[in-house]
Amino acid sequence: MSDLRRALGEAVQAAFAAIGAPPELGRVTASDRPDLADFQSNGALAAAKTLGRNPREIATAVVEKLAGDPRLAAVEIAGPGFINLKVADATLGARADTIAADARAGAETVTEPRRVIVDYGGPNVAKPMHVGHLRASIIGESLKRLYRFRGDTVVGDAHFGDWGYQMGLLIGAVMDESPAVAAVVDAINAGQPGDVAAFNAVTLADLDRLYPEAAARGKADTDYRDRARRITAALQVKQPGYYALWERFRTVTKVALERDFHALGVDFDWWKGESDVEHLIAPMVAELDAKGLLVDDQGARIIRVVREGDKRELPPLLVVSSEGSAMYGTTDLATILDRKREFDPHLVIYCVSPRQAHHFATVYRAAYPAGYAVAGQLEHVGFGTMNGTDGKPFKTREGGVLKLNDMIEMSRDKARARLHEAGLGEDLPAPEFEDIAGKVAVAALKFADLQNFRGTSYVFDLDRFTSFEGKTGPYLLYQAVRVKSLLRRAEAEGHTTGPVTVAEPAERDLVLTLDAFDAALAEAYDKKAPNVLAEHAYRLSQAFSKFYAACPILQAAPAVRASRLTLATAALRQSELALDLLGIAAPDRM
RNA sequence: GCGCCCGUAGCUCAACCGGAUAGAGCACCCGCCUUCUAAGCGGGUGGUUGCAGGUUCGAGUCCUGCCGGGCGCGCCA
Repeated sequence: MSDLRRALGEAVQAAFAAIGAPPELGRVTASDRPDLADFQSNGALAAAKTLGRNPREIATAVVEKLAGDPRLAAVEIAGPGFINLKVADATLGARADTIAADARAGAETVTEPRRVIVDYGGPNVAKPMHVGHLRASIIGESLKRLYRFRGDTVVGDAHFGDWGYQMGLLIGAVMDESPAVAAVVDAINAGQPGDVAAFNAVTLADLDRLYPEAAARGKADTDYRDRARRITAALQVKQPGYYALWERFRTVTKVALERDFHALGVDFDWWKGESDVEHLIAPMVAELDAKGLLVDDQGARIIRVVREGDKRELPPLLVVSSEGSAMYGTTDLATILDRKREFDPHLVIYCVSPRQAHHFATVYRAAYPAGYAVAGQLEHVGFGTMNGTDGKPFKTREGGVLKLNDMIEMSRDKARARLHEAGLGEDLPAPEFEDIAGKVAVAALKFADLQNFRGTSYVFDLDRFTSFEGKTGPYLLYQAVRVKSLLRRAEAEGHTTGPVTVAEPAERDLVLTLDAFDAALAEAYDKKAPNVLAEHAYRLSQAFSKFYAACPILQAAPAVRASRLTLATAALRQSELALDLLGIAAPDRM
């Protein structure tokens, strides 16, 4: 069953059609003036322009057509021609009953499900995740869940960055530092026996430390750089010694990444790396060559992607470097090909830093003539950067990059402290308390991020991120826990739910908010903007909290109590669904 | 230099195809716990939406210019 907004929209659109106005103008939205109405249509104003008639006149004609609709308690014209609709209490009650009985809490599914890949997270070998990965991870995770919930077949792919020049740099750096490792690598490369156990001494901390040094030296020292490139090229043809060491890099990195992702409630269906498409690259290059797309330029092989009418000339896609190596764009193109073969997606969402907008535009333009994708199928969904309170990209007080794991730990510490301060969960067993602290910490981090529109940059302020009052993740958890506690008590006292009767303003507001769920989901889906869903989740919690404060439940008369228990049940289910789509889990108690 | 993004309350952010009185949270002030979890609820203070034009019955939203900030501009990803 559709929500009230859409059901009423159909009625208003029919009324528009009946008076000869374009029916699509009869769109109904939630009212901007809750004091005046529940829903509104602004269509008469737009119709006035196309029909050359007075907007109030049109509104009057539309209102006449709507007269007698039993769902409407009042239909009024306001201002220059707004049509204000107030829904009958009985209609609200019936809608609440429907939502309460629905496992999806009033959410619809898309009519034409698609196959969708969400490429997010952006972890790289040798680099622990830092705060910059937070956005990509949690926005991507939310989009994945949202698309899946709406009925699409969705896979999340971490697209592990494990196959570029940085690997050659690191292999060289590690070998320079450790003669033991170097000896084993050289031996294996030469086809002699070598014990890879020597590689176990290499840790993620080593890689993290060596990488920036090596990258800097690679820029300054051309011999060093050339050597790293040769190693990269050798790795990419799987020279066994380099490859064995690389596997160690990949393993130590993945363990740490999985820990961080797990702590954030982020899971991937595919953990594919750039290296997984390595075998496609040689045939792909041959195919691109055969199609006449490759051009030799400055010793490299490129695809030109310039188009007529470009405001700015896009640089070409580098397919084969002058060293013969595959580049970032090469593996990205091969990944598009791989995904087409493996999954044939209708849509691929790249949830990646907006700094790479040019890069993706270039890769996409190369993919179209290659026949690997069609326009509109590949979409780069960028997000803003996290800045420090000084407006510059976030750094720790020491000037370094804050590791994601450290941030999660800081948030968890704060959650524990605040739980103690508030006297929450202290009588619970220690493992449950820890679980609650973890959920509170993750809710705080995720909601603080997801409530912002993904496209804009925002200020990262740990104190604000781990604040538990006001418009925060913990506020949402707190409301959910209060409902759960209430429902447990109701059950213990033998009370059951019953048909909803709407009487109090707080009850009206709660039902109208519940009704707005599907519209919020649809908008978040269309705009790929989880903040729309986050906003709905917050409004729902707020509406419940007001209801909870204004309407006694357990002490109410039996019929009222049953009605309010139904409302509480529906609110909890929708709230938990919305939280889950944001990647946030609520504890049972705290 | 060229291109893309951004500029909204003291701070951090919203604002549904261009619509009514631009909304939240934080901070600040005033109320509400012997009754379902006060991480809560109610009320209040706070705005020339960077500036100047333009289009429109109507502009935070669209167009132009300017000012300020961020990012990017082929062999790193």
